[in-house]
Amino acid sequence: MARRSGEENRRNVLDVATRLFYQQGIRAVGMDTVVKECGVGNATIYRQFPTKDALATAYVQGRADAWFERMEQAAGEASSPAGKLMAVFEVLAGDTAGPAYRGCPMLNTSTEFPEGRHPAHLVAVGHKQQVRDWFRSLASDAGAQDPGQLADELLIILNGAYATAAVLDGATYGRRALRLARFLIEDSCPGS
Amino acid sequence: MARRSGEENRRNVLDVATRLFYQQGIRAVGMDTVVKECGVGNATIYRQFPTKDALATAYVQGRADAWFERMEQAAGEASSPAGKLMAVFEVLAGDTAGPAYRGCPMLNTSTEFPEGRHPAHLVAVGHKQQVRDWFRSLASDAGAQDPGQLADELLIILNGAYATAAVLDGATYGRRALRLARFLIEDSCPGS
DNA sequence: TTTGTGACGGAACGATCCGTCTGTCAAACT
DNA sequence: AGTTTGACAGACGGATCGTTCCGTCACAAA
Repeated sequence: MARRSGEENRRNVLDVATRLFYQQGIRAVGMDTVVKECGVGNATIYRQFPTKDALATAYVQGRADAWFERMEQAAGEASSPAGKLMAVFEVLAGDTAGPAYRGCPMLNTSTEFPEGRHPAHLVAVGHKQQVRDWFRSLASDAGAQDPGQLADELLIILNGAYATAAVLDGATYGRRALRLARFLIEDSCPGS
Repeated sequence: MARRSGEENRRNVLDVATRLFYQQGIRAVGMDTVVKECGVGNATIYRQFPTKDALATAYVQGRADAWFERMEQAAGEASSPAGKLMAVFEVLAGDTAGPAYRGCPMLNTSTEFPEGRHPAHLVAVGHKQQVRDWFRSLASDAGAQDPGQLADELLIILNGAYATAAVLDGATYGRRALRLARFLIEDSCPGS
């Protein structure tokens, strides 16, 4: 049997867990399933992630990082600050329209682990705070009269689109959120 | 030991389960905990609810019914259709500000049971569809140019407020959502 | 080639899950 | 009063949970 490096194993396990946790929910997936799907022994998994909580936390952290990476890249292609804000909702509309869309991983995790001290919960909460802060910074750059208020409103629309798209038709609510965000940004940012 | 009627038992069990399921999550609460908290034997519970899924489904159904009951009452006290829509978000703002607020039970359930065929999931999805339809009906009465669009937007804000308030500061985002809803309703409804 | 190190797969653990079964006792009816 | 009924509390069962343990084997150093 070919030996894999620790880094390769960690990546493989996290990839498999990410797919399973996102599609079925963290609590619904047992470690046995992760082990079987990885095609390795469970000791290999527990060496990389000492507990299931640690694996779950790494999963959310990975999704949170990926979110910012994709969104900041999309925002980077826009010229104006207002355009950067809108770019976020364009990406969102694309995501929610996909057939495998199952909601926002961070929101899902925070409801699967409501306890405030749980590390995965803290990662999810921290992520949403970062999103809000990023929005406020962009809103400020865009010349919004009240950047904090616009950021809060956009965060509500973002989470609302993620949540609603998971329950009802994803494509519809992604588009609606994009339109709504555009409207709010244009309304509260003089000029562009 | 005093004997209780079946109806009393059912009510008691559902009340206890509602409190536990809402505060800790359905999957996080075992039947043993419900049994202990009810102060009855588990056979008493299983007579009223044949499976945990059935109890969970009854829980969501109860929350969904309670939602419409409270919201329709609040809407009934408003004079105009636009005022009825706003009344919904006033109640929402009050709910999210409470210390025991843990998110929307229907959204939470749909993420705890993502499988589309699960009865509790279906109840949650059905509830959100009903909310949307109700919003559209009120938006139509209020003279909105595009009632379906306004209903979708209000549903996004509703769910967004519920979700965001569960993760960040509840009072803040309840107020923001109320302000945002008011703005949208007034914007898309000529006159009132 | 031999030796030593440590990552490996998989069996096995105790705890807890949901649901069933059993023996008991209160109430209703004759 | 005697009998039947059925709701009750709690013991119990198989299954699955997350986790630990152990014998094995691939690889690097000598």
